[in-house]
Amino acid sequence: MDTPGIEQAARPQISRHVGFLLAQLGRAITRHYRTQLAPIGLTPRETSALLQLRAEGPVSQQALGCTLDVDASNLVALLNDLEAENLISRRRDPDDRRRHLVDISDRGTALVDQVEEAAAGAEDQFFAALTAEERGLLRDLLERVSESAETATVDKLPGDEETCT
Amino acid sequence: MDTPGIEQAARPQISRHVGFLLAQLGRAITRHYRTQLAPIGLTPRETSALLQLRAEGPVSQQALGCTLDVDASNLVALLNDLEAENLISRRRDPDDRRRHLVDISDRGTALVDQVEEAAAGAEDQFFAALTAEERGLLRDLLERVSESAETATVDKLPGDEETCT
DNA sequence: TATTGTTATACTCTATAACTATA
DNA sequence: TATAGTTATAGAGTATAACAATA
Repeated sequence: MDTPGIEQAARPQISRHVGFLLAQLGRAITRHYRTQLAPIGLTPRETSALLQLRAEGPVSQQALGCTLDVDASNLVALLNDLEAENLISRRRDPDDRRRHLVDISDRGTALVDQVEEAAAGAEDQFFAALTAEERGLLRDLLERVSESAETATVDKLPGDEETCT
Repeated sequence: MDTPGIEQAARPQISRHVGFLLAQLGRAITRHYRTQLAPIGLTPRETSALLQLRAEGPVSQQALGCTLDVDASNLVALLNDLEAENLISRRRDPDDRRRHLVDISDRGTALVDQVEEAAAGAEDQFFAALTAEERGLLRDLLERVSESAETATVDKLPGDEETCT
C-alpha cells in the first residue's frame, strides 16, 4: 500500500543508497531553480541568501555562511555581487568592528516577493508528485537530518552543537 | 511526539522552502561522502557510477549519464579516470558501433564491496537522526519526486517519459 | 538527418591557505 | 593569541556548442 505496483520493478537507480538519491535530487533542484530564477537575474545561491536575510534581520557574514552552509571565503564574492546590485548592504558592527552586519536593502526587499513567488513556483513543479501533507513530512525529515548531520558529519565534539547561533 | 521540544524554536533556516533545504542537504551529503570516500581514492561521482554499473550490467554512456544525471560530455572525463585505474571497461557495441558499452571490471568489482561499506557507513552517520523506517519513508518520497521531476522540470512533452531506458 | 561519444570552453561551486584589522 | 572578513588559487561540477564516426 506504499506505492501502487505500477512499473515499480522497472526502476533502475541505486535505490539502496538514499544518500546518493539525496545528492542527485539536490543537484536536480538546484538546476531547476537556476533556470526558473534566471529571468529575475538571480542564482539559487543569491536567492536563498536574500530569503534568509529577509527572514533573519541583519546578521554577520559568519552566521549567514553557517546558515546557508557556504564557506566564509566563498560568501564574500556572493555578497559582493548582491551588494553591487544594491540588493543587500554591509556595515560594520559597532559592538565588534571586525564584523560586517549584512542586511537586505530596500531594493532587495522590493524584489524578494517576486523572488519568493518564482521559488515557490519552481518547488511546486519539482515536488508535484507529493501532496502538501507529504511535502510537509519530507520537510520534517530533512530538517531533522539537517540538524543532526551538522554535528555528526564534521569532526565536532558532542556538545559543540552550535546551530549557527 | 514528533521531535522533543528541545531548542526547536532556535532554528533559523528558510523552513518554508523545502527545495532549498533539499539542495543544501544534497551538497552537505556530497561533501560528507567526499571525505569518507577519500581514503578509498574515489569521488562521490565515481562511487555512484561504480555502484550503478555493478547493479545494471553493461550500459551505454548515454544511459549511464541519464541514470546518474550527468551530462554526456561530462561523463567522458569521469569514465576516462575510472578506466585509467582499470575499474571499468569500455567496448564498442557490435549492434550499434556508435555506442560504447561501459561495464565494471574485475578490479572494480573487487573494490566495490569496500566502497559500498564506506558509502553505507557515511549514510548511517548522515541519517543518524532517522530510524530505519523513516529512512525508508524518506527514500520513497525522494524516489517519487525523482520519477516525476525528471519529466516535470525539463521541457518535455508528457508522454516522453523515458526513465533513462 | 539524427545519434553517440568526444573535445573545448566557460561558468559556478568548493576548499584551503595566507593576509588584515580588529579583539 | 584568536576571530571576521578578505584574497588568491586550485579543484570539482555543470552547461553549451561543435565535431567525427556511425546509423
